[in-house]
Amino acid sequence: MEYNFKEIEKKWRQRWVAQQTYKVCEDDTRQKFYVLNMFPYPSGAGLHVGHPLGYIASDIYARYKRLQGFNVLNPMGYDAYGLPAEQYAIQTGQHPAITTEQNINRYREQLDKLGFSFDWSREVRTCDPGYYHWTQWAFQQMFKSFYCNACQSAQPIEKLVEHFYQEGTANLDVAQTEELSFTAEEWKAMSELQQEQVLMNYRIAYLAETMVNWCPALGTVLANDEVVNGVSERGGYPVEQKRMKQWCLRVSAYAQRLLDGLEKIEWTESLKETQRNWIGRSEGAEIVFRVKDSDKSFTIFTTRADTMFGVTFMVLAPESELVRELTTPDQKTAVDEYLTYVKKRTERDRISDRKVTGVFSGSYAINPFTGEANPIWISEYVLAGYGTGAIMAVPAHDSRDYAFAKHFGLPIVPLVEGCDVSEESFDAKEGIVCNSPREGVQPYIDFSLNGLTIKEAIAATKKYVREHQLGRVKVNYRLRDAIFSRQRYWGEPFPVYYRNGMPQMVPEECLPLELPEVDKFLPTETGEPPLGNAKRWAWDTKSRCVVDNSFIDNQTVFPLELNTMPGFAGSSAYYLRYMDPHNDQTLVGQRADEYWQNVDLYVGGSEHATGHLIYSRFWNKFLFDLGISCKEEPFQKLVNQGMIQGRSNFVYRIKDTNTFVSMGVKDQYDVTPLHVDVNIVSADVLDIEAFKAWRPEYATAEFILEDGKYVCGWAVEKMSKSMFNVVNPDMIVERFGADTLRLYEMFLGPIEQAKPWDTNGIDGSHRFLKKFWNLAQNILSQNTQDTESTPSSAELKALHKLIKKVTEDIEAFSYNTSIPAFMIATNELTQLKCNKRAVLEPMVILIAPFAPHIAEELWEALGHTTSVCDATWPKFNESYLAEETVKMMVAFNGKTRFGIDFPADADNATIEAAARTHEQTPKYLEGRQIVKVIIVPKRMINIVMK
RNA sequence: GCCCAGAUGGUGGAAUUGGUAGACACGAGGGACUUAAAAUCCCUUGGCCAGUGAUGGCCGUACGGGUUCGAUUCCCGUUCCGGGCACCA
Repeated sequence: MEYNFKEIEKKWRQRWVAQQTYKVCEDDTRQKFYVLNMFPYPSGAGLHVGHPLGYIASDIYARYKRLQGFNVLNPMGYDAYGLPAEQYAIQTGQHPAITTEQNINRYREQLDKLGFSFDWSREVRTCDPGYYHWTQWAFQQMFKSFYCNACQSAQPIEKLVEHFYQEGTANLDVAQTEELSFTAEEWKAMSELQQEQVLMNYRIAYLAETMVNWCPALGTVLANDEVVNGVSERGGYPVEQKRMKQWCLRVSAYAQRLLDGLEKIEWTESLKETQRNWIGRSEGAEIVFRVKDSDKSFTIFTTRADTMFGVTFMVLAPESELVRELTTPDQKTAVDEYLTYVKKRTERDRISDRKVTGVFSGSYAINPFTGEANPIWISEYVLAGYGTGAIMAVPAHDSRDYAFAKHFGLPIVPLVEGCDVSEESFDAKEGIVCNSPREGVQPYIDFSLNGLTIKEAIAATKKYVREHQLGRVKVNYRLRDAIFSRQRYWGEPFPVYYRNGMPQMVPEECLPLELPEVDKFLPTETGEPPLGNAKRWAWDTKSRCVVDNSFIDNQTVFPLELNTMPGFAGSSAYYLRYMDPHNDQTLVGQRADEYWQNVDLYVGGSEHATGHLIYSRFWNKFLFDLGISCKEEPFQKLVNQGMIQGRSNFVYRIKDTNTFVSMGVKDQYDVTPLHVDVNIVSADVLDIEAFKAWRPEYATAEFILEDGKYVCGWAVEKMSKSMFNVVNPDMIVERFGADTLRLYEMFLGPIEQAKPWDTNGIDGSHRFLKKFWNLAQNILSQNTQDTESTPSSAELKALHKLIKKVTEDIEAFSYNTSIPAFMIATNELTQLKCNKRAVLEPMVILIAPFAPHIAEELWEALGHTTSVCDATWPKFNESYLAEETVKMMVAFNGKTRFGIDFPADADNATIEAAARTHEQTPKYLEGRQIVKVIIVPKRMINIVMK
């Protein structure tokens, strides 16, 4: 019987649906295993062959785990809110809900053809009210919480209010936007509105006026991870800094826990490193400097407390509030001029030309260690948002300070023995401290660092600072709070209305607050976000429902928030929702959460390292503090699949003609390379007729061939429509079947690695499946007597070699090497004319995770009535693999040669003795002296001779 | 600039983590079957040299050193490619 993949795959696709083969539920008798893919954004372009790579890899793992007896949760859904659908809506007027729905249906159709073991009954969509109910709910919980540093957890805001009534801000150790100070009496004296404003300083979801990344072209603010090199990640539009009132999430409160949590999870080191960089912990000290001839003082942050004696000037960030306070009247004009200059410069300018600029403020600061008065400068190289927005400059040991000092002719004092600072600063944190204090200078305080190593000096200085109350030891993080408002339509609406300008939460029991209809998706004429176009977008506190805007009286009916939530809102806790997707009482029921715990294996792209993977860890930690999630880390093991790149083909047109030259002879002409659709090129040879038909302007094209063929050039590029290198999985499934596609995608190379797609190699995978099918048909067609007989040792060896290899490979996620193992085993068994069902059965199970359709078909043919998914993974038996011989290697004259085979059952002592007595050594070693005998792994012995 | 990960045939990539480098597949070349094509099957395929031949020798895992009986693997240095962070004090 021929391998008719089309019929086989169709049959099993239908049967899996009919029998709900992949539906799972909590089952206390079995151990759980949770496999998850990063859910896709359903774009209009549909899937290309690169998209399913991770899904296939995780599906193989899910199926393998199931065969090992685990209760496997393997869900799928859609990250359905997002910019492209909205941009499309603006252009066409088509409602994003409609295009999103269409795209989802298209995705589903494509996904269904690939043989995934997804439990679709658990599907989620972020734009579904039943889903974003819990996104809104989580946001409200963040609003109602503050972060307690002492107990390292989120706490209800009422606790904080109580603290304020008891003792004001005294003994307060919480995460906050700015450090406030008031007494209990002052708190009590505040109006309700004032109290609300104060609480905003502490809430985990808070409304604040901050500098944001404003993208005029997209008409929205963006989070830090959505801005790359000063332009928007999506679309590449310029981004500017703007002060706006925005919802923010206090992610920074969790910085240390986000850092610590990395130690407990199995992610790649490089991804962890990326997150560590993003969190950017730095230990240092805050030191207070008094301003000369004034009662003012200010605080700087430094990680190099050891360099206190090398400070020669101070620098403030231009945006710092200190600038106003410390500028002297005679410097005012110069400072104002400089501030105007800085304001004009965009983020982009700052990145592209790194000029040394700055202006003197006119004031001086007293160094608490030397008593010297250091001039205070203002320069854009100091950032307002980090540390205190002010630094002490040590030009000898910081390259930025050095450049500044050289440019403005400020003094440079070296502090490390033997370092040369005539050309550049000495930034390394190694060496012996000197000049601290300088020789011959009357010490200002009784303190010296001279002779210590830099490490010792840092510690000693911190200790001194603490003991003499000159400042405090401080840890700073680069991680910023996440800006949580977007001025867009197609996102989760905030369950918030405004009374007296202060946000109020829509009651929890009224959630979800559904996204209103608007007649256009652009901002309003007054510049409000698109929700400003909604007619029905006001909150009636009496009837507790959404009403028409015309009822707004600010007494009982209030305006609702016009911003929507960003893309990461919906994707931050979806893995929890999959555990209990239809629960309308809570985000995830306790029983479901306790059963499924967290994701055991998460598969997705590394481009989410500083976005989704930070936000969802933060979000989950918050839900953990609330007791909703029982695990602090959402994703135990994470595998990044590499991107599948396109392999573009080129034709070469002679300039100003319609003549195309084959690649081998193109150098003889002046040619322009042009992209050509890869689907009309096979093995880099152009299908000339198809090419002529491809575009009208090529209908009359002429060709200069080589060896009768037109050979195209090629290059590896991103897979995209504009490069004509998109390969559609539907086409592959049509020609070769889903099983072949799955096998080939895995065979392409290591899963983590980026690699170009090349359809040419797929024949090999397809041929293998045919061979495997033929082997199976041979076995199945034998009469029962033959097939029941015991397999030979050679057959068992081939089988168990395969079991061992495949099991190890799946565990290690290196599927690309198990496919050759299948090929080898199949070839071996074919050559052995193996006809034993006892060999075929385990092989069918082994191949089931990779090629589920063919496996099901053969499993049925073997007489089973249940799905192969419910079979048991074969056990590896080492005894079948026992080596028949043991090799002895002989090394002499600096070369290693392989010598004699010993029987496998000879023990090491026997081999060693035999080697020593030269009994079996080759002739050319006769008379040589044994220097040493080394027993190496894999039962080889190595004899070194002289 | 700092941090991380890499570099193996014409191509994608193997190599049990220090033990016969190049598995497997693609591509290429040759052959069988066939009127022919498709399909299928078989052989060759890192480079150089010697031999009619079976075969043998030398060189080879980016480059230069080192450790070792033995290095693609470990250590030091260099070059190149990729990823992350980037006036973060």
